[in-house]
Amino acid sequence: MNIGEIARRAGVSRSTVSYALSGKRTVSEETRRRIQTVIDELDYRPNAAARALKEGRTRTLGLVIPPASLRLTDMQLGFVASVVEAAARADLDVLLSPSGGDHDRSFERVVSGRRVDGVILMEIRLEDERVTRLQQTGLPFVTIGHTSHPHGTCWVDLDYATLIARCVHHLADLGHRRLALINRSTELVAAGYGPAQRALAGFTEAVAQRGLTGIDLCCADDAPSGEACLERLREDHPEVTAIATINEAALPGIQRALERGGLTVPADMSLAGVAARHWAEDFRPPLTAADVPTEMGTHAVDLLLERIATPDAPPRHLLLTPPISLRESTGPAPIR
Amino acid sequence: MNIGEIARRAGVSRSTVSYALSGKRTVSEETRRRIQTVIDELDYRPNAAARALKEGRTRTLGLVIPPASLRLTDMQLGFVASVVEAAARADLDVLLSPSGGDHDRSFERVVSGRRVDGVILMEIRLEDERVTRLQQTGLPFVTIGHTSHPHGTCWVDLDYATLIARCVHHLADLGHRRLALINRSTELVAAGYGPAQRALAGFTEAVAQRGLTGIDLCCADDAPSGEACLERLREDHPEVTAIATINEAALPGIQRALERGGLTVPADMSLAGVAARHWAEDFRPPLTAADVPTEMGTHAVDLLLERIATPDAPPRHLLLTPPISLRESTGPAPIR
DNA sequence: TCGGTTCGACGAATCGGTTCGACAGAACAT
DNA sequence: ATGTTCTGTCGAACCGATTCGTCGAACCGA
Repeated sequence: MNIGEIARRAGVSRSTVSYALSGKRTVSEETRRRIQTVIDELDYRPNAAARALKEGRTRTLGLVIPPASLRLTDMQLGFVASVVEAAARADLDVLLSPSGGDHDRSFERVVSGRRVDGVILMEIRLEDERVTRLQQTGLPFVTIGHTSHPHGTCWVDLDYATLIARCVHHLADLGHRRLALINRSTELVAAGYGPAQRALAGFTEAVAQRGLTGIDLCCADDAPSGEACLERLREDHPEVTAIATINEAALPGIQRALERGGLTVPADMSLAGVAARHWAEDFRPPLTAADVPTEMGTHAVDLLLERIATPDAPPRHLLLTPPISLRESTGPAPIR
Repeated sequence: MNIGEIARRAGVSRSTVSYALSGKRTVSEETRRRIQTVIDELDYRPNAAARALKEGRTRTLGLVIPPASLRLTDMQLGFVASVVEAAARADLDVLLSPSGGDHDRSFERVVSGRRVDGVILMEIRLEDERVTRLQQTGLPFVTIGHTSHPHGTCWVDLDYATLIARCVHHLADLGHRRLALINRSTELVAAGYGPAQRALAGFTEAVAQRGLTGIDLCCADDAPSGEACLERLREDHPEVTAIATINEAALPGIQRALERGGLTVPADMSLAGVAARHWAEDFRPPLTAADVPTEMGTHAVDLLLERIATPDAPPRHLLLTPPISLRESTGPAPIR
C-alpha cells in the first residue's frame, strides 16, 4: 500500500495525496474526502523510510543507555521511562542503544547512520569519549548528567553537591557532629562518575564549613553491599550519628543492618539523602530525602527538541535542585 | 557524505562502491582498497533510511513495553535489557513503544509505518487486542507471555503453573498442610493477566492433588502492599505455615511484616516462589525460588529472527521451566 | 471581451542507497 | 584465428515519499 496505490484508487496524482495529508497546499474539500476514504479503507500509513529519506529527518530520537551487564538503577529506569513517554507525546519514536564505550557498533550505527534526529545520553562520565564522538558528528544531543567541560553541551542534571550539602546542614542543625556519606561504588568514583564525585565534593565542603567530622564510604549498588557497608561503618566509626547517601539501591541493606544492630531511626541514627520517591517511602521510617524528579527525562527531550530546531543557539543547561522532603528518618542527635 | 561522493573520489561508479561494501559481486582487490581508503577518510556510513527503502527491511526490531505509568518490575526490566543486548549482538536496533491498548499512536506508528522488521510484545493479556492487531498487519512478532489462543503465535513464557506447583509439592514434602499463594494484583488477575492466572491454576491444582488447604491472595507490586498482605494473611489465617509467591516486588514488604511479627524464616514460616535471582538472594534468609532466566529476551529475539526469515514456518513456542534453586527460606513445618 | 488572480491539481525531480542487465577486455579452449 | 567463459565495472531503474514549477479553469473587474 504505497501512496501511488492510494492516488490511483482516488483518481488523483500522488502529489495531491501528499498535499491532502500534509496540508501544505490547498486541496478541495471534495477530493480530500475521497482520498481520506481510500486511506481509511486500505489502512494506509506512509512508509517511514521513504519519508525519512526525502525529508532528511527520521522523527526518531536515540537513547544511549548503559549496557545490560550493569543493572540499571531505579532512578535510571525512571529516566528511560520518562524519556520514552515524553517522546511518544511528541510523536517521536525512541531507538535504544546499549553502549558504554565509543567503539561500540550499536552506538556507531545510531550516531552515524543518520537513524535518529538527536541523541540522549545517560550515565556519562566526567571525561566521556561518547560526548566527544557526538560533538564530532554534529548530531544534536543532550546528556543526563554532565562532563567536566559542561559549557559546550546541553544537559540536565541533579545538583548532587547542593543536595548533599543541604542534607549535611539539616543534620548539623539537628545537632549531629559526626557524619558519614554513603556514596556509590569505588569503581564509579574511580571512573570519574559525576554524581559520585559531586556528592563527595558537596559533602566535604559542607562538613568543613560547619566544622564537623565527615567519613565517606563507597558502596556498590545493591542491598548486600549496603548491609556490609553499614556494618563496616559501625565497627570503624561507632561515633557517627547521621548518614547522608545518594545510593538508593543500598537502602534496603542499610535498613537491615540497622535493624540487626538494634538501632532505631532516627533515635539512634539519622538518615537523609537523594532517592527516587518510592525508595524513600518504602524505607522504614520514611526517608527524609530529595526526591529525584521523574521529569528529568521530559526535560531532556524538551532540550533536545529545542536543539534540533535551533542547532546554533547557545547550549542550554538545567541543573535541578529538588527540595528535600522532610519525612521521619532524621531527628535530634542522641545525647551522649 | 553519500555513496556518490565516495564513488567520485575513488573514481568509480556508485554501484561499484555498493558492491565493494556488500561483497555481492566481485570487486578487484585494488579498487576495493581505494574505495575503503576514501570511506575511512570521510568516515562514511550508508544512510539507513535509503537502505531500508530499497531493501524493504529496516534492520530494526520493535519492543512494545508497558506504559511508563505502570512501573516496570525488575523481571520486566531484565527482559528489556536482554532483548536489547541480543538485538545489538545481531546488529539490529531496537525501537521502543510504550503502549498498553491498541489505539495507541506510538503502537500504530511502529506496527504499520513499516519502521521495524518485527515486534516483541511484553506483558500480554490472555485476550490481547495488540496481538490481534499484529496478526492483521502480518508483521512478524513474538510475545513474552502468551494469550488464551497460543497456537497461532510465537511466544516464549515461563511455566508459572508448573513452577508454583513445584513449590507447593516441595512445601508439602516438608510437612506443610496449610499454604498461601501471594499472587499479583487484583486488577491484573481481573484483566486476565496470564502469569497471575496460571500461577493460581497451578497452585489450586497442586493443593487439591496433595489434599492441602490453600489460601490465595492478591497483592499489588510494591513493598507496602506486601507488608499489608502478609498482615492480612496472619490475621485471617494464622494457621498457614508456608507461602508461595510470584510477586517479587512484594518480597521486601513480606520480609518486613514477618520480622515485625517476630516470625523467623523458615522455622515459623516457609517461603518459596518465582523471582529474579537478585531478589531471591537479597531476601533474608535467601529465598528458595525458581530463578527467572535472564535469557528470556534472548530467546524472544532468536524466535523473532527465525520468524522473519521464514514467515510461513509453523509458529514455535518456548515454555521455560527453570529449576527451583534450594536456598534457605524453606524448612520442615513447625510442630503444632 | 480581455488581462490578471486565484484555486486546485498534475508531472517530474529528488533523497541515497541496491540491483539487474550489459559490456569491454582478458583468459582459455578449439 | 575464432568462439566461449569469466572478471570487473558501469549505467539505469527502482524503492516511496515530498516538493517545486507549471498549467488549465474559474472568477474578477474594467
